Amino acid sequence: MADLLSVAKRAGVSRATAARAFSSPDLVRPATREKIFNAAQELAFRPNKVAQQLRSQATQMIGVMVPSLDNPVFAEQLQAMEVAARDSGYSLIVTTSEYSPSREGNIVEEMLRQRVDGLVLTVADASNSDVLDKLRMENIPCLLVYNPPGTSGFTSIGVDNLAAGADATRHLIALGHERIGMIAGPLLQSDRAQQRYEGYCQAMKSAGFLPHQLVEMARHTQADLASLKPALQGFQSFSAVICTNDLLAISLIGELQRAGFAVPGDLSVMGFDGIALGQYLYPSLCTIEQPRADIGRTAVHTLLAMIRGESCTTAPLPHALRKGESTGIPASRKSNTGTTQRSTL
Amino acid sequence: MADLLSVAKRAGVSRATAARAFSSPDLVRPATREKIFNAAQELAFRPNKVAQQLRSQATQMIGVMVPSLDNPVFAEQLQAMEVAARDSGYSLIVTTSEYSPSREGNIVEEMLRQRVDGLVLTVADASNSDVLDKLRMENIPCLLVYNPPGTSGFTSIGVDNLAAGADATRHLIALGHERIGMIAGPLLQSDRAQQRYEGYCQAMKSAGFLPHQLVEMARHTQADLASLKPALQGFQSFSAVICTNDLLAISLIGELQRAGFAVPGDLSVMGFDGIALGQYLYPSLCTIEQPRADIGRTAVHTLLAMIRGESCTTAPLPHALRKGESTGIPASRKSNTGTTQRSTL
DNA sequence: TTGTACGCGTTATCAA
DNA sequence: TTGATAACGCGTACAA
Repeated sequence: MADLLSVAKRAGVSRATAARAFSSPDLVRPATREKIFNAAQELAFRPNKVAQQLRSQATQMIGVMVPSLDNPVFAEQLQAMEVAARDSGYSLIVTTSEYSPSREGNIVEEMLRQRVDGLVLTVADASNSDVLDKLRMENIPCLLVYNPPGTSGFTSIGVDNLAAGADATRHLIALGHERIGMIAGPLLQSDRAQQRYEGYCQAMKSAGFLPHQLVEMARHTQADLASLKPALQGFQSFSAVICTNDLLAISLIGELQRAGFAVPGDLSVMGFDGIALGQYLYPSLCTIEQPRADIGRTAVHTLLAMIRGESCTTAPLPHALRKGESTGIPASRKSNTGTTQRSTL
Repeated sequence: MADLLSVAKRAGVSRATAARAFSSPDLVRPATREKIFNAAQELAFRPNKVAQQLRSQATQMIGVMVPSLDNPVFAEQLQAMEVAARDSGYSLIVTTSEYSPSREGNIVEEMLRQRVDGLVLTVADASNSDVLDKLRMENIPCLLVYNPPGTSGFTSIGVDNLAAGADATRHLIALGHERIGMIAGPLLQSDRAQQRYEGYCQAMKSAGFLPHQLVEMARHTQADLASLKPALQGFQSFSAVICTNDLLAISLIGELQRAGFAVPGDLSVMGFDGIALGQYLYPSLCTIEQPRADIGRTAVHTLLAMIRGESCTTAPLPHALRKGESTGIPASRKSNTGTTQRSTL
């Protein structure tokens, strides 16, 4: 591939002049400039970013690490990040951690070697993370997304998960529900799931109800009805549940319907995240919407500000209750006639 | 950040020796090596990939361009690509084109300047693409994903969309459907949607039925019932439809149910792609499953082979019919009693 | 086994 | 307005 030197030769100038023609066109006489551009054209010259990066000690690249792209929450955030970054002349190196600490470590190390100008990470647990401990020693611009801010010492972009969890709960309470449960992924939950649960507990107590133990599913994004059965039977059975993410909620609704339950007739189901698809289902998913695109954009803009050396303030982004057909008045409040047929479990 | 020279000084050796300790450890005496590693540790030395890339004329980076990460098909493919690339020591630069030719052009130019070792692209229409025309002149390893192979001259990873479209159609025919429609995104469809339609037409004709005109939706991934209403009414109304992607199908099912139609009772709906979520819905989505993860992995491995200079053969990857509850026997075949109440349109 | 020296493609400083 | 030169950090051919 043609380099600046060959362009310069062909144009009959020195390499320095050729370089100037691109970086500061006004510093070179128009006629000369023309010759250089022509030569560049003829040789199909393409500036070598790697050389520029080495020389300028800046890569214009952002390292991004998300848990998984199989979850639309992260994919939708990433989509917005890519557009925002490109608009500012930056590229994204994208990696997935699967929440694995060792992968997290390798990924970040790799990105540091690549000399990315900054990092945008979503870690499993920000308050207890090897990779963040390591990053604290470096002084590279670094930002968390979705992880609750505070304990980690890193600025974080996301919603107030505790308030959001409480809002979800209050929505159900306002509908008349009292026996409300919460469903999450496997044992080592993400830090944000914990906060959402905390918000649920607070809202329940404030309303004078007893918060229930978290019901844990075997998988992060797929509900299995068996684990939930006990909580759906008997006198004290739930009339509504909140899932810690939308995929869990959607799959739960599917399982329930397949088993003969009506949603929200027999059980109201709320999600959390607000992935786009939820609106198009029937029943549409009632959920707490995180502004995924806005989070992605804000993350990029905030990081770029940090890279420029500006001090940046960050407040939690607003979440919103997205009403949907998957929640309704509890059966006990309705006239007890005409309820849908429920299969025996 | 500490560089090799400072490590060398601290270890009391020349820079060349320090470099060798990392690149060819066996060429340096163990004791010396030890000193160098210790010095590196103390200085928190981190090899500079940018310098390595400039020196070696290879970046170990793959440029990836997909239309949008908001569609799980691409996100799921990308997830697999990232893992495969990392396993081989490569990083991914990820970009989104929104199917915009100008964006496609800018993105590819940018990646070429970054000197990525290869490209994995999904373009709007491979048989008529400026960016591919340009790429034909370069000689950088380049691979298409999802785009039909053949006309473009580039090797492409994906399923046989024509056969897949025919398989979907035959599945419905086997169920007893005769009035089968096909639904796609907006006018400038993707090349693969066209092939799927072609497969549909062939299968319909083979069975002695008349293929219908493609029904076009305003958006790529969201159905609007209004455009479809005419085809659902009257004597010749569809008993089944195939959507060119899963998001379209899922949103259509939601719209239908909300309008009082039963799926598959009143209308069988098939999707196309096989995104993970489809299985967890009720009714579960009947669809043609593309092996998204396998496609991603194969793309990476094939590209790496091309980068190594190996000649690689590529056959279409197998698609599969994923049966689901969203299709069933047409109403006309069933005893015409007890059908669900249909709202007037 | 280790050191010297050059080049990868740019940019920026300093002279001319 | 232009040119010579050094530097960014690394790898390696060649010499010692």
